[in-house]
Amino acid sequence: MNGDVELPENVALAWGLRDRPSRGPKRSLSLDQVVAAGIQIAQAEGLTAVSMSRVASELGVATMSLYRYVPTKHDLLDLMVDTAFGPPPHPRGADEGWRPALARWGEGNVAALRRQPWMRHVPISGPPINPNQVRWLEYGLVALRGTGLRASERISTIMLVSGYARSWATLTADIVEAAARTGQTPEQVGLRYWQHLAVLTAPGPYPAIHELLGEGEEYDDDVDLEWRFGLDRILDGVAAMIDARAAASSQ
Amino acid sequence: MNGDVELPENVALAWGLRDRPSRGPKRSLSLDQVVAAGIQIAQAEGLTAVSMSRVASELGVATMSLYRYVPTKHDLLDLMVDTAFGPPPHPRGADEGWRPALARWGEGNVAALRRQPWMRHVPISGPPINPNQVRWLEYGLVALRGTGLRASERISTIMLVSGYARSWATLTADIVEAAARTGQTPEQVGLRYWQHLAVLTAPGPYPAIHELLGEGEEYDDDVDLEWRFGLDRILDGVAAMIDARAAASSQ
DNA sequence: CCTAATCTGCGTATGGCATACGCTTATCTG
DNA sequence: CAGATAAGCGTATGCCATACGCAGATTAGG
Repeated sequence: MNGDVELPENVALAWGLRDRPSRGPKRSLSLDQVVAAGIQIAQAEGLTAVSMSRVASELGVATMSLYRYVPTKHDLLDLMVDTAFGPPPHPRGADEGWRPALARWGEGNVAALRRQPWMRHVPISGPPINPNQVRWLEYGLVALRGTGLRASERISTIMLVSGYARSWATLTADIVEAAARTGQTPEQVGLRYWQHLAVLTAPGPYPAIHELLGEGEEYDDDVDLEWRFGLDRILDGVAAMIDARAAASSQ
Repeated sequence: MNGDVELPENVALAWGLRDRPSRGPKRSLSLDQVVAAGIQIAQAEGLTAVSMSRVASELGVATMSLYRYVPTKHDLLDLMVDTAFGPPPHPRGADEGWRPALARWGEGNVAALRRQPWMRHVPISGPPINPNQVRWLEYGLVALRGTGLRASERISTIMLVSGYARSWATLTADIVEAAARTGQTPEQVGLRYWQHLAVLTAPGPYPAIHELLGEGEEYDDDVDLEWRFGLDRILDGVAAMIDARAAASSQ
């Protein structure tokens, strides 16, 4: 019943569905070791330090040996992301509403990206198909159970939250990294940005930006408050739809 | 008054603020020509085809000559994105509400990314600072004028919409590209995904995913409807806050 | 008008990178 | 024990960004 759909090589690999051959020498490594070595390098020295030869030397094998474990470097990166993301936070509790559950799910996304910032540089290769990604999907859907949202709407809502988490984590991590590079604090980097914007827009017709800069409120920003702001807007919007549906169907 | 803030080299470059030296030979190219050549290659053959030597040969110059125009390849990519994104759609009209204006602004983001899909592969290098990026920022802020939102809230709202536009455009473009690569239609690629998901989750505890697959509603999806769904949730959430503020202050 | 300063284009070289190919050797099946 | 198969990996190919420095063009200042 399952057999009539062929899984792509990289997917089968991620799910551990490759049947081991019985002939030939034993492998001296496991796929997990290769993936772990990649993650360790990425975490310690950044994604740019992850090359096939670097991973191989970390494991004490020759570069080309890795290709017995992984079809391409990109597949390795996908596996690294799936492993480093890890499993989602615990699922919606029995008496937990959809909203706190989905909020926790979103926070979990941000937390994972903050723990392993290199992941934001691995380009998304498609819809979630690897084991942990699917677990995240499952828990996200669990959070939206019983809300009256249709299938495609539940998917869209999850995409909305995870996309926001990713873009927000990316922006803040970029600032932290720029600060580290230039020996400044992240606050200084933020301040610089507004100063540059002020200089550049001074001669031109940018009334709304000048208004913004004039309010002088943008420096004392707590980043977590900003994250919550966007998340709460999304959740408010979803809540409005769920409530409207519930009202319409009970009437 | 402006002079006490030094602009980084790449920013000055993007804004055309480099004072031309008077000594030395005339340049045979302009920065715009270099950027245009890069865009043309990216559009025709994808971002991976854009190398310094490829751009140079397109222009009939030697590779190293480009470095007289651009400090690094990454700066070139940033300039390419800023130029290819182009200016934002026309700003909020005098009698236009914030909501349609912000919706148009979001649609404009998606439209730009769909016109030049290679842009999604250029990693975001920081907050928007290049000329067109700043124009987009300005118009986004104009859309939110008079809503009662604070400065940091206006920024967060704009980030929310542009982040969503980017992640949505990325996902759909990935599917279109995967389809082109395998000679399938995008619909077939989507169908395959759900089939793979069904096979992989069949043995495991994925009740919410099975529920989703069981609804059988996910195949006939109109992508633009899905985009609108997420956008409307965001806008509803923002509207809720704006209305609550207005009610509180008029009371 | 000349000389010194300065800039342009670019040839060359360095030190990477992913990965195709094919060989040797270890291991298992029948 | 023979044949099949797979593992590890040496070698080679064809990319890549970019550091460095030189030759020739152009101009400013005397």
